[in-house]
Amino acid sequence: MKDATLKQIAIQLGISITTVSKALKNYSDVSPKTKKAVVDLATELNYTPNSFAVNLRTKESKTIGLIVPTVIHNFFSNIIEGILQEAEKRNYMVIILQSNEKYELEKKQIELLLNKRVDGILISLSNETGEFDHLKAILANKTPLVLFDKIAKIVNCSKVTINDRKAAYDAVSFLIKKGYKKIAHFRGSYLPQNAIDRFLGYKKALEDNNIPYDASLVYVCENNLDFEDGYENAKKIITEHPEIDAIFAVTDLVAIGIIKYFNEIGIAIPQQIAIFGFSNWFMSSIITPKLTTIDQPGFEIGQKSAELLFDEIQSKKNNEVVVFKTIELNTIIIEREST
Amino acid sequence: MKDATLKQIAIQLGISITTVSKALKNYSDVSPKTKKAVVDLATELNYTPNSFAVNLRTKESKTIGLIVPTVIHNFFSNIIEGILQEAEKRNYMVIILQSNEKYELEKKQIELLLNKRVDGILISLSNETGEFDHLKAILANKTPLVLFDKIAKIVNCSKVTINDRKAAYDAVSFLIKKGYKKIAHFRGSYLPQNAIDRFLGYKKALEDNNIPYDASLVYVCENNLDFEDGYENAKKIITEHPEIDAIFAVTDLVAIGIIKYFNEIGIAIPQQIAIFGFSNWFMSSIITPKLTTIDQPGFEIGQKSAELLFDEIQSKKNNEVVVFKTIELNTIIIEREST
DNA sequence: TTGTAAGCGTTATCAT
DNA sequence: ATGATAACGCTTACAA
Repeated sequence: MKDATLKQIAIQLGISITTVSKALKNYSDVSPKTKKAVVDLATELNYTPNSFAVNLRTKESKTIGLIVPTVIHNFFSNIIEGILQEAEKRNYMVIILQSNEKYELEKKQIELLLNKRVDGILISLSNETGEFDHLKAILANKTPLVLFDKIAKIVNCSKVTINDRKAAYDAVSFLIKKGYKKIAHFRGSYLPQNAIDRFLGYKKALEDNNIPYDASLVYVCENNLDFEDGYENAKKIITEHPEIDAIFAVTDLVAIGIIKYFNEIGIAIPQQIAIFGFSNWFMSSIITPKLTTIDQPGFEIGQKSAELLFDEIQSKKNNEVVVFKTIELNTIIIEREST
Repeated sequence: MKDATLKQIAIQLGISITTVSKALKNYSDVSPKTKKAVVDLATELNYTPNSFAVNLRTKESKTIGLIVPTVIHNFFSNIIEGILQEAEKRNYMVIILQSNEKYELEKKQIELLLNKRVDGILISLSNETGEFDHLKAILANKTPLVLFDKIAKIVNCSKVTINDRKAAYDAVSFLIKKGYKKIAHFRGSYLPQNAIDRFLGYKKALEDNNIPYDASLVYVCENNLDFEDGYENAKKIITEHPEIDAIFAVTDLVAIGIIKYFNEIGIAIPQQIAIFGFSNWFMSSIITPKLTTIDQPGFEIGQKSAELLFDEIQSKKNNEVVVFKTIELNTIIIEREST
C-alpha cells in the first residue's frame, strides 16, 4: 500500500481535498462531524503529510545545516549535542557536514546547503578560511546564519564565542599569581582567530605583570593542534629553554602531549614545570597529573547558537527586522593537579 | 532578487519551460544554439533547481538519516566521519539524530525520518532497545535500512558489525597465553547484544583453556560503561578478589577508570594486575600505562554501512531485488603496556 | 527540435 | 460549512 494522501481521503469520504486539509489542521470552519470522519480515516490510513509537497508550498524545509571542521573532537561533539537538543525541541532536523578544516570543502558545502534550501546555517570556520565571500553568499541568499567558536568578526551576522583573549589572560595571570615566572606558550598557527587571541591574552598577562615578553618562549603548533605538537615541542623546549617553569598550551590535546613527554623523561609536574591547558576535554580529568585548564562550554555554545538561529528564522518568517547578536560565553578555570 | 526558476528563464528567452529543462539536463534533442543560450542565462541568473520541487517530482530527497546513541563517544564520531565521507562522494546529505540511549526517542526519531522521507536510514540501536517494531516500520515503509554496531539480529536487513564474541575471545586468550590465570571481567549490562557477546567470548576463552569460569569475577557496569564504572568496580574487586592478576574490561573507558584507580593506590600495571580494554579510543594510547586493547574500526564501520545503504537505495531505484548483506569487520589486538 | 499539458501533494484564496 | 481552482517549480509523456 502506498502512502496515503489528502486526495485519497477526500475520495473515500466523498468530500473535497480542501475540507480534508482543513479538518486535519483543525480549522474552525469544519463541522465536528466531518472533522471526526477525516481524522479517523487519516489515522486508519496512517496518513502523514508529504513533506516534499509541504516544503514546496511553504518554502520551508524545517531543516538546518551545520558545518564543523571535524566531528571527532570532544569540543565539537559537545557543540553538536547542544545543537541537536535545541533542534529536537523545535522539531527541526540537522544536516551535519564536516569541512575537514578545508576552505574549499567548506565553500562547496555551503553551496550544497543553500541548494538544499535549508532554513538556516550554523558554521564553525575551518582553520584555512581567510576569505568570507562564501559566507556573504549565505547572507545574500537571505538565509539566516550563525557563526560560532571559529568566527569571522568581519561578517555581519550573529555569533557565539568565548572570549579567547580574556580566557588566556586569566590562565596566564593565574600561573603568575601562583608564582610561576618563566612561562612559555605553545600556540596555534596564524589562523583561526582563536589561536591569535589566546596568544594575545598570554602576552598581555605577562606585560600587565611586568614580565618581559620573550618571543623565543613561544612555540607554534603546526600539526593541527595535535597531541604530537605538544609532545614534539616539549622535547624541543626542554633543551632550548630548560629554565622555564610553566607552559600555557593552546589546547588540552597539546597539553597532554607535553605531559606525556615530561612523564616519560621524569620531569615533575607541576614541581618542575606546570602545565595549563585549554578546553577541558574529558581526557584532561583523567590524565596523570590531572590537567588544569579552561572550561570551554561546548554544549552551551551549541545551544545558544541554535537558539539564535531559530530566533532569526522565526523573525524572518514574521517579516520582523532581524537584529544580529553576539553572545560571549563565560569560561572558568578548572584547577587540577598540573599547576 | 528572488531565486531564478525555469519559468523565468523560459520567459526571458521566449521559449518553453520544457526546452529550458531539457537544455539544462543535456538532453540530446536540444539544438546547440538554444542550449547555449539557456546555459548562459542560467549561470548569469545563478539558477539552481529548487530542490523542493525536484524532491516532490522524483520522490527522492537525496538525504539519509542516521541515528546514533550518542555523538560524543570517540567510536561513534569515527563512524559518523566514515558515513559523511561516503555520503559526500555521492552528493548525499546526512541528517543526524541522537537517541541518547533511549528507546522511546529512537522510535520517535524514526518516525520523524520517515515523515521527512529520507532515502534511507542508518541506525545503531540504543542500549534500551529490546523491541523492534519501529525498525520493522521502516522496512514496511520500503525505506532501505542498515543496522551497525548495536544491531538486532532478528531484523531482516543489512548489517555491519564486528564479531564481539570472537574479539573478546581473542583478548582473553591473549591474556592467558601471556600467563595470566585469574582473569576478571568488567562487563556491560544485559542489553545491548555486544556486552553479552563480549562476556560470552570471555567465558569461552576461559573454558577452552581449562580455566574454570568463576561468576564472582564478573562485575557488571551499570553506569553506561563509564569511566566511573571502571573506577568503582576496581575499588570493589581489589578488596573482594585481591588474587586476580588481570581484568578484561568491556570498554576502554572502563579500563581507563580501572587504571586510574590502580595508579592512585599504587598497584603496578601490568606487573600486579594486567588490564585489557576494548575499542582503541584515542585516549588509550596516551594514558599511562598505555592500554592494550581491541581495535574496533569505527571509520570503516561507518563507510561500509553507508556503502550498503547506498547500494540498496540504488537497487531499489532500479527495481532490482535487494539482497541483504551482513558484513563482519575484523578486529585486531593492539598490544601496549598494560598487559 | 520544440512545445503542450498533466501531475507530484500540498496550501491558500475566493466563491458558494 | 464546503469546495473549485490556482499555484509552488519541476519532470516527462506525448504532440506538433
